Parts: sequence; C-alpha cells; structure tokens
Amino acid sequence: MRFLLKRFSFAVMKAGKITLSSIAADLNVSKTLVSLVLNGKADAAAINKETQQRVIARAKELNYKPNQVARGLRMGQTNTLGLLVADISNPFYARITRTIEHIAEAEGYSLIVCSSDESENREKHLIKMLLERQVDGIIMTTTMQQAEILKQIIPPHYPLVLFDRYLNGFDSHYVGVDNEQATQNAVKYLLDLGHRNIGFLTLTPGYISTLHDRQQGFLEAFKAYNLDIDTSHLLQVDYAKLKNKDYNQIKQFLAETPQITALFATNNNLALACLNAAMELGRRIPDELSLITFDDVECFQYTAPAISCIAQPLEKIGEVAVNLVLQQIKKEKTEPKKVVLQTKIIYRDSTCCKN
Amino acid sequence: MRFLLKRFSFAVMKAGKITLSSIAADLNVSKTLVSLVLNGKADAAAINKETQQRVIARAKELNYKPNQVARGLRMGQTNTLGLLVADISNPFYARITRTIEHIAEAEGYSLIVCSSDESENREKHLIKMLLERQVDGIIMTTTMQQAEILKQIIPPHYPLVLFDRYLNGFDSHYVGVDNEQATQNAVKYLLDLGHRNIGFLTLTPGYISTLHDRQQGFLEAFKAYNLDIDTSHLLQVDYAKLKNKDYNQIKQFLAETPQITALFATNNNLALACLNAAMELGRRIPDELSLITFDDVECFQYTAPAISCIAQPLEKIGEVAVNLVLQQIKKEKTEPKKVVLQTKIIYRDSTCCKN
DNA sequence: CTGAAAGCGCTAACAA
DNA sequence: TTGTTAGCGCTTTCAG
Repeated sequence: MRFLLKRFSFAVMKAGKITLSSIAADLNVSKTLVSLVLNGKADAAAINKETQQRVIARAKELNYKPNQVARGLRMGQTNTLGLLVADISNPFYARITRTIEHIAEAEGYSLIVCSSDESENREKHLIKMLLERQVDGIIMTTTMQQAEILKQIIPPHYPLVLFDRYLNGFDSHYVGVDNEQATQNAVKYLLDLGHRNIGFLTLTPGYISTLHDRQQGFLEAFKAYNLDIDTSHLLQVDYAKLKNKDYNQIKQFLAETPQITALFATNNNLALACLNAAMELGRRIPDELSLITFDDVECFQYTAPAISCIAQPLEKIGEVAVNLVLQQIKKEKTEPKKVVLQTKIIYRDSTCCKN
Repeated sequence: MRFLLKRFSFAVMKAGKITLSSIAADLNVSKTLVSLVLNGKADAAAINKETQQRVIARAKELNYKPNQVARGLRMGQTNTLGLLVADISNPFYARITRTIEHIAEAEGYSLIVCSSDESENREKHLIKMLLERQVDGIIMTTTMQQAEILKQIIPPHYPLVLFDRYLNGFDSHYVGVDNEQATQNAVKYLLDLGHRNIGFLTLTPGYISTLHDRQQGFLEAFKAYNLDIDTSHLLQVDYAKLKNKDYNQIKQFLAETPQITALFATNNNLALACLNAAMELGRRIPDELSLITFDDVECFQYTAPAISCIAQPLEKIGEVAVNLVLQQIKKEKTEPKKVVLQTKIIYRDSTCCKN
C-alpha cells in the first residue's frame, strides 16, 4: 500500500518532468541503460544497437534535458568556472571575459561572473559563494592587500589563477604583464620628449600590485635619468569618486600644479577623466599637457586628441588564464606558473615634445 | 568485510571534506539538527540554545561551506540566473550586466553569463545549457528571427525576460525602449538641421527588432516630412566584419555617396566605425558630415568631435529586467509585462546645420 | 527537543 | 546485454 501510494504520488507530482527514470520507466529498461546510452558509453557497455536507438529516439521525442545539478553532485564536478573581476563594466575586464567565456564554453564550461567592486569584503564573500557553488576553478583579479585571507579561504590545491594583479605571499598561477617595466618605458618616453614635471595619477586602493608596480616604474624612470621627483606631482584618486564621474580631485590637482607638462594615468578611466578635466580647465592636450595612460580601449584612437597608451594583450591574457585553470582542473599538476606577457606602447597624438 | 572496505575508502577519500554529516557525526547529533541550526530554523524547531551554540561553533571552526549543488538538487532551485547577451564585451551589455549582477547578488542570486555572438545556433545551444544547469530564470537579448525555436526550447511558464530586443509572436516579459520613436525624433532633428541626404547605417542580421524598428523610425521621419528616401542611402554592415574592424564597406559607401551630409548609425560600434572611415577619407565631422548614433558610451563625449546620440537608460533597463525575472521566480504571476523606457537625445558636436 | 529515513536526478560498481 | 543498488550532500516530513 505504502509502495503504491508512493508510486502514485510520484507519477502525479512528476507530471511533465522528464528524467532518466521517467524515460527508463517509459521504456521498461533501467536508468543505468538510459544513462549509458545518453552518455555515449553504450558501445563500451555493449548495449544492443536497437535498444540504443529506442532510448535515443524517446529522449529526443520527450525533449529530455539532463539535470546538470544532479550530475554535478554525483560527479563532484560542475563544469562551471568562477570569474571574479573588479568591475565587469570596465572594458578591460569585459574584453578579457569575452575570451575566457569563449574558450571555456568550447571546453564545456560555463562562467559565473562577479564584480568585487574593489572591496575586500565583497571579494571574500564572492569567493565563498563560488566555492559553495562548487565551481571547478576560479579565475580572478584580487583586490586583497594581504595574502592571509585568501589563504584561509581557498583550499590548498584548488584550481585558481590570478590575472592582472598578483598578491605577494600568495603563490598561485598568474598571468599579467610587467607593469613596472612598461610604465618605466612610457615615462622614459615622456622624459625623452623633454618633460620634467610629470604628473602621476593613480587610484585607491594603492596597494594593488598593478598600481604599485606602475608607480614604482614611474619612480624608477626618474631615478634612471638621475632626476628628482616632486611628490606633489603624485595624485591618488578615490576609486568611488572616479566611478561616480566626480573629477574635482583631478581638476584641482591640475589647477594647483600648472608646472606639470605631462601626465601619466594608471588606467583607462583615469585617462578619460584627465581628458575631461583638461577640457574643462582649458588645458590643451598635447600642446600644454601631454597624456599617456596604461590600458588601451577602443575609443582612445577616436578621442581628441587620440590617446597614447600602453596596450596589454587582452585576448592573450584571457586565453592563458582560462587555460591555466583548465590545466589544473585536469590535474595536469604543475608548479604555480607565472606568465608575464608583453605590453606595447601605442604612440598617438596626446603626447608631444615639451615646448 | 565489504562494509569495512567501503567505510575505509570513504574515510580516505573524504579526508578533509566538511559536510553536514561529518559535523553531525563529530558532534554526535543528527544531520537534521545541524541543518536546522545552520539554516536559522533552530528556534522554530525549538532546539536547545546550548546545542545550537555547539553546532555553530563547530561549523565555524571547521570552516563549513554548505554544498549549494546538493542544496539546489534537493530544493529544486539553484539561486542562479542565466544572462544571455549578444556580446559581453560591448559596453552596452557590460554596463547592463553590472546592474543586473548587483541586484541579483543582493537577492542571493548568481549569474551565469554568456554571449550569443549574434548566432541563432549559439543562442539555442546556450539556452539549452542554461536550462540543463537549472537556472531559476533567464534574462536575455534574443537574436532569433522566429519565435518558434524559442517556444519549443523554453518551457511554457519559465521565468524569462527579454530585454533590448523583443520577438514577434513570443509573448514574454520585456524591457526596452521605443526604438522607432527615438530614431524618428533623431532623424527629424537632422532633417530640421536642413539635411536631406541622410545615410542610414545598420547591421546584420537586419531582422533583429531594435534594428528593424530603428530603420522603420528612419523611414517614418522622412514620410512625416513628405520626403522621399534614396534607398542607396541605406547600408547594412556585416556584423562579423565590424567586430573585426574591417571598415571597408563603410568607406566605400561614403566614397560612393558624396551627396550624403548626415549619417544615422544604429549602434555604438557603427558610430566609431564611421568616425574612423570619415577620418581616413578626410571627411570632416560635422562640417561635411553630421553624425548621430543610437546608444551612448562614455567615450562619445571625448571623441573628436563629441558624438550626438540617443541614450538609453542602461541602469534602469538592467534593474527592470532582473526584477521582472525575480518576480516570476517568486511566483508573483503576472501577465507578460512590457516595459518601455524613455530615451534621451544628447546633443553634442557631431551634428550641425547643413551648409 | 531530536533523529530516522526518504528522496532530489544522476553515475558507476557490481551482479546477474 | 541489462538491472540492482548505493550514494553524492542536502532538506524535510514524520515519529518519537
């Protein structure tokens, strides 16, 4: 009786739900059989061709969709990757995401995408979430200051790759560029153009490796030329304000340091902000003020003037990142690999000789 | 013996895995108890305060992370949303994604993000994938021409919202703007400036509702002014080529129709391409050629000249989209709602009177 | 106040 | 060649 009741309620409740069992019941075969056939393991199991056909036909007919959640639970693998960036609406990350998505998808992986918003707390929270969701690996830009939290939160041999930013004391796979060298080259280029009073615009939080290294590169360039740096030429802009299009900090800076003839911006948002500020202050670029920035975005070639910049190989970064994580998942254990890619200075119209 | 073997391998394999049962075993209580406590249902179940404390303490100590895949399977709900866009690297989608992500996250939902690449096949494939992954709802821009495929593939009352583009014959929730009206207004503005030979640049595939409606708006504007349209002023650019920065089609078009004094571009990529083509051909904007485009992206205010455009309320679109899908998930059943938001023409320097 | 047991949909040993 | 069964980790009746 109990049994019957169960069968009954099962049948009733499941109206419409097509599962392995429902197909099996329908065909009077076992779940195993259906599973084997639908996973292409039928031949290996030497299952009757004719039976195979019946199963396949019925599955198609019923529009069967395997429940990947159940599958994931059973197999201990979700075929999902976590992608954690600072801000998905930043073209820098959006373009890398695109590449990662494509490669991942080709390998059967989906992406759970999230933005940390440059907040350590959010990042911590999001990583936990990804881990709870049993993603098979994580690709991320960290905004952490200390390796500790990450070490605590991420299991020892978990498939992980940091990109763009590294974290001292956290020995994981990584892909990015040599920010210090790239910046140094760009600043030397400004120096070679005759500029001596060069402003350096960076962001909060300043401890982020890319920002830190770029600043280091800036200092190194001066040192290499035996030049002193006026620290009043360094400005750290508040990230939230920048996101909010509040450029007052920059305008004030430009107004207060009229001796500056060239500007180095540490990222694309900052460069656009400079353009805006200079425009409002009536400082002509490049005649009165040269500008060069880290990161290339499409529109830099169409701005007035076109903006000189340091371009990172975005596609390549995405490609390496996803491949590194996939390799770890496939247990191709390797030492944490650090991949450093080449940047390229793109000379456009926002930079010229000091006159 | 058999039993022992199993226990053994179990113990070995599970080394380190913290689960509900492992905690329960550890504490000599039942899984139920632990589950209840960890889900905040302990008080409702009137569980001993002291026991609760023990459970919570141990869970924290062991750094327990609930397996959301198991939870999802059991509860028939994954707290995951599918977001399907044409191209995540397009700032238009990236910015909407940002808003959606934030609201979804606040409600406890994660996002699986994917790009259809304007391919019907990819779209079909991705929707199937999302459904198999048991996402609780889907937010998408469709690139389908016919409603049929979507109807076949998506279950009748599945939580779904289309945004940006609608699909005739597919009666779902929707949020977007009045593309026809917006375009008509913008074109009338060009007409009012004295332009009569206006080029219209659109994309493949042309059947997409937004593109279609924009073209319709273009035609309507002329009709309203009792003006004839020279169909040689309409150009449909190949999407793949555009993505690929191959602007020859546009350059050729501009070269062959020198009588054109103003251009309407149906999206941001096209506008940038026009800028590029005009530059290479030495056609000065706006003096020789006015340009207005659908969609605003940040850099349009910094280009030379700054580009006039029709701005869509991106944040609002994202917000409405995610809320609509969340409502459906929460079974707040409503008739498929169509939300049409306001656009705004932003007048910048790329448009001027015909001289 | 607490526990046993069933079962979400699937895979994979093992049996037959 | 096919079926039985156990179990992935969790929630939730239902019994005590």
